[in-house]
Amino acid sequence: MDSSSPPRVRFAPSPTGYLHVGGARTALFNWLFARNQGGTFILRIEDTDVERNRPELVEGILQGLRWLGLDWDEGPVFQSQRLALYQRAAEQLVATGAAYPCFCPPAQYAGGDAAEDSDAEPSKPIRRYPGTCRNLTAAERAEKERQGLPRAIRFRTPEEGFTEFDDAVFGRRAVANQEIEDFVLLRSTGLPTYQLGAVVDDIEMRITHVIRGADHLSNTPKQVLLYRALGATPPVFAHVPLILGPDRTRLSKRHGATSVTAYAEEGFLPEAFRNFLALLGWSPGDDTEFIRTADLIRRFSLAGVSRTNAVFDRSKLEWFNTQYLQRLPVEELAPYVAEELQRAGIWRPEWADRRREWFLQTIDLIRPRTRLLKDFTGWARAFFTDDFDYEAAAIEKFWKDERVPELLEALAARLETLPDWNHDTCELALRTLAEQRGVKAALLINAARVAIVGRAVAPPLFDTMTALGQARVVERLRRAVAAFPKS
RNA sequence: GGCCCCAUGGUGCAACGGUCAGCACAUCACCCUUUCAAGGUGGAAAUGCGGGUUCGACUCCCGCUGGGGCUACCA
Repeated sequence: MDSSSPPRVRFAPSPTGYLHVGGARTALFNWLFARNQGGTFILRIEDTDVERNRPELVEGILQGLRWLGLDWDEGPVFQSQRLALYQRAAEQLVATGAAYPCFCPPAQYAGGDAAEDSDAEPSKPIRRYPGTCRNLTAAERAEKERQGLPRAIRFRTPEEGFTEFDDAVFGRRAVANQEIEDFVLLRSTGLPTYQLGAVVDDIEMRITHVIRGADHLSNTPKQVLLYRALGATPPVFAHVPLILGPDRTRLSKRHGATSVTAYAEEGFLPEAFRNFLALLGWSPGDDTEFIRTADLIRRFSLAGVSRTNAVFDRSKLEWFNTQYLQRLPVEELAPYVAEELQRAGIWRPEWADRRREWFLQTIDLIRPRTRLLKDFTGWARAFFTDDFDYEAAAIEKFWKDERVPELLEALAARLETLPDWNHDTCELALRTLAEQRGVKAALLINAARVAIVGRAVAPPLFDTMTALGQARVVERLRRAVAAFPKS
């Protein structure tokens, strides 16, 4: 490869589902590499399997990428719209003898590896194309065509020798050509298989580095063969280890959420998700964990990619999210919170201008106790709307004492008359009351917290009171007294 | 079944022939405290097994075991 020209990389998902975390990580690595090298990041949709593709899923994949902040420079290019390209390549290969028409029916296989493996019988099916049509004479071929048999195109794999290539992650690879069957390039429907489509496009798009999941490692020799047959130089390959579920099997739906959209909806921050994903299968070389995106781009290198499959650890992801929730400048966090409030239908426009200061301060007050954006409309809901509930466990825990209603009533009365409303005046009023009544301040504090925000878990009480304002606090204390479960 | 890849605490990574094998998540204890977090301190916890090579192996080689991938007219 010409290392002097900027690299061109691509992410090429097939629309058979949403953008899952494995695909997202592959996309991220490609993006980081491109941004690090000043290269081009291209998006290509590999929609050549009519059976399995769902065109409507493309938009979901694009949304996932957008949410992650992985912007592409070219595309999306749809393979389904450039079929002539692959057909032309296939015919060219037939013309040069590197490929040949095959009239055999598609291989029939008995329902997956599991079924075959559990069948511990001596049944040893040779699951490889026997080469039936490889050496058809012109006459035989003409006869098959006259019969109108479906015609696929297969690659004529050399019988001898080895196919070699270098992988930026796994090193030099060499595979005996005998291990490679005459694989199909063009289906009888005229649509290309993955092997053909990917190679033709990577050549046409001048892709310099193919960064993809290690599940493609075994098929790479086929593609190297194709590059050569098409007179092209193979790109640099970099296979990245797979992401596994907690049981160390391939990550799938039964492991819970696997689509990035699900994490978006759960209240994860894109940058936290990115940081977490980057560290699955890649390391900056030292013990740094918290790496903001600009540094991720600066530090990313294929040399740091690991060869070991990684287990997706949700609790670590949550830790990253907590870190970002705590550490992001509040101005950066505010838009996400605003969006979350909008989704919950409790957003008020004044928080964007006239009351922006209050909004930012309130976010700062709440965020030390948040792990997900959802917390802002979850336990912290009462900071933004009067429409909130009292958590049963909180009532159980802090309204147990029978003196509570009377104390809260008295507190409301005192607070109502405060000429100044701030942290200290609130605290003094409450502590004075507690002392006069001979109860511990904590009793009153905890009971009041439940009354005011409906939760046992919330920010420090006097800051909360300050944020909510005098009228609201007094009103809520009285409302709580009315709601107090009488025995 | 065949071919291939991988192997450091439960998890993610560091150590790339010489450190008491380091960091982080999770976990346990304690501190802080107005609930709960965050934060702080400390603890438990790993080189899968067996052979080599070497003065010396986490590190290099071989075997085994385990896990993963590929083996489709799926990608």
